[in-house]
Amino acid sequence: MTDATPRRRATIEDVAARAGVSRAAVSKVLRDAYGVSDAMRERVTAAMAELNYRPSIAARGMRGRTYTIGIELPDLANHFFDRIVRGAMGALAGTPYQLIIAPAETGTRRGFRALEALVDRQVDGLIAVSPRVDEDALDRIAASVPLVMFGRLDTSNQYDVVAGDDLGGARLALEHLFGLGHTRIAHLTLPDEDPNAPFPHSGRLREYLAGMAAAGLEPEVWHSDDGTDFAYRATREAIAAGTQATALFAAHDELAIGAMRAIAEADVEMAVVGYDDVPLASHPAFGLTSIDQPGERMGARAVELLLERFAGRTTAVREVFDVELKARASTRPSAG
Amino acid sequence: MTDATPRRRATIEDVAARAGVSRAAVSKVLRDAYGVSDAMRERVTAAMAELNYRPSIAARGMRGRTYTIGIELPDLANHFFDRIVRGAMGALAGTPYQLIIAPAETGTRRGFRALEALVDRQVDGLIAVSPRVDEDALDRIAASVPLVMFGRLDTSNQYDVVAGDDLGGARLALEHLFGLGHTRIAHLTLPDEDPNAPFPHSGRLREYLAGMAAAGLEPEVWHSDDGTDFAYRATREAIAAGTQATALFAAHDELAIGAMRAIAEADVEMAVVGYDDVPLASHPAFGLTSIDQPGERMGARAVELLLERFAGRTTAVREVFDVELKARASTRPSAG
DNA sequence: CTGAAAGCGCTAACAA
DNA sequence: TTGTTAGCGCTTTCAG
Repeated sequence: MTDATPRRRATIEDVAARAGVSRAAVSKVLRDAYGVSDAMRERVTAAMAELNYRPSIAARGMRGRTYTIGIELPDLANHFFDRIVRGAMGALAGTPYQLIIAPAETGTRRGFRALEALVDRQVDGLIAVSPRVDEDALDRIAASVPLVMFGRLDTSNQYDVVAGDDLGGARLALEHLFGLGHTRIAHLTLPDEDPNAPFPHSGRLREYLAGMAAAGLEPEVWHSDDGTDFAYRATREAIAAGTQATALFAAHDELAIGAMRAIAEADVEMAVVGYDDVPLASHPAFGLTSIDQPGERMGARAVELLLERFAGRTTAVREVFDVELKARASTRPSAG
Repeated sequence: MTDATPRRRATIEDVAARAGVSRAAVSKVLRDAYGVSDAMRERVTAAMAELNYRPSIAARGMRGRTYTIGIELPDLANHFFDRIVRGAMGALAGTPYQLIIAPAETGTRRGFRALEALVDRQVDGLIAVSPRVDEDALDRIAASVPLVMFGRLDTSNQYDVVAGDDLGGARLALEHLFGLGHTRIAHLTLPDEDPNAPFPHSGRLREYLAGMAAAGLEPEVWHSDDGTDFAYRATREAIAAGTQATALFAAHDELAIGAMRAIAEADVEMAVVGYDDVPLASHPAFGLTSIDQPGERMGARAVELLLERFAGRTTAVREVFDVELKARASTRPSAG
């Protein structure tokens, strides 16, 4: 018992033995709990270091906290989500929490399995980025773990929400194109997007339809699966089908980038506006006009909301972030 | 005991009570273990469904498996890693394993904390993408969990390796530029990259230096932190400092893309070759010549190696994937 | 084929 | 201030 432990990881028991104290004492030091003398703290800390002790998260999970925050992401290839993660990690620095990402599977109920996996792993807090999950499932999840939903347009009293102003953003995009004289403006969005659903893209679509209608213009909606490649194909097909659109408002930048590929290849003139303002949008090779959503700040805020919940807040919070149009070459007459 | 459970999650005990069997029986059904009658399986399955039962991963972790595979990633913004994750998820489909991603923190020993966090969470298998971690730490980790290292140039008998042919890839890049008549070729790589270290970028740097030397040419190495933005700045500075380079071999595509931004802004002529062939490289806005590494296949293979370990393999495996040059506009004389 | 029971490493009362 | 102890939910012998 007192000689070097073999291969296996040191446990709290080993540390206690090494330091000549009880397990409870070690646990208290670990958790910074009240009632430990400096002398004991020192001995325990030393023993932990010598044994290279690391607490088992599974064992901790059995009793409560796992010091883990999970984030479900729909698409790793979308740089906007990278902005969110970066912000979240920044806000987590200095706390004992670890961030883990569960990538959403594709298909219907996209993100549902990832969310479940995270709940099964007893994360202390959960951030979900627009999963295609029904309200009931969300409420059920929120009942067992603090949840922050990204981009929901509606309000819940079960979970917190961090969102951008999707309606305002869509309006900015549309007005920008109107100001440039465009009247035949297409909108590229995801499949089966319902303008009345509470998702970000639904809001953008809704506002697009409303704005076109208000201007007495005919809407033209293209659909594609998520991702640059699918957007490329959808746009290629729209062009092949003889679209008369002179401008395109894409539901997010990755879609816009895919669309630009088809536009470049077909060598047609079409102004493009994206959404999110991913870093690439400002690259001179693209010069993509986009609606800037402050992803880093939104990610950081999501983490803060979780930390507040840990600290005891029980009322739901909804935070909406302003967005901003960044005009670039993709919507300047000469740029095509 | 027999009426509806309140708010709390159903446990194996609840299922057993509901089905009128023992906990052990439920556990066996859960794990598909030997020795359960069809009748019992059916009753148990029904009870699980009725109670919406999901096993606690933490409790399972206490006794062994967590059905979780962890992957440490250095940079979410790099699309090559997305290729890897996509491949890994594909290989995991249909297995009971869940993939979780731990993003590496920045700074020295980048990725170390993420790796530790994953080990603390008792993942069943670990995939690490070029963390800046010393051999000892890796061996220690590999002693407690099956580990697949991405991109290591050296061989280990503690862990498996999946890598691309970095030396061959660098040679392809260099010869391509030589063939175009370039003699002043710069190489953009990460800071403190040691040509003799066992990392992918080290190998690319080493081969670059060797190739230039063999051709009797003067090497010119630029350094930047990882990421498009840093590459942009480094390139801008190199240009401002009056580099005579007519071509640039960037250690990966994200760096190349950042460099192209500086090149475009400064309006100079410089051929660019990247590495990885991320989807964006073939976008007409870039037309970036790149070395294609089959990221999806590599990610899938990494998962397979882990599954083989779970199945009992104990000898270390090292797999090297061929790479291929994709010539595009960025290295055609007219493209700059 | 089924059940009883030990125990994984930790936290949190409660006692001393 | 420190120690004792009862579980948390699951897997896994070992009996029946």
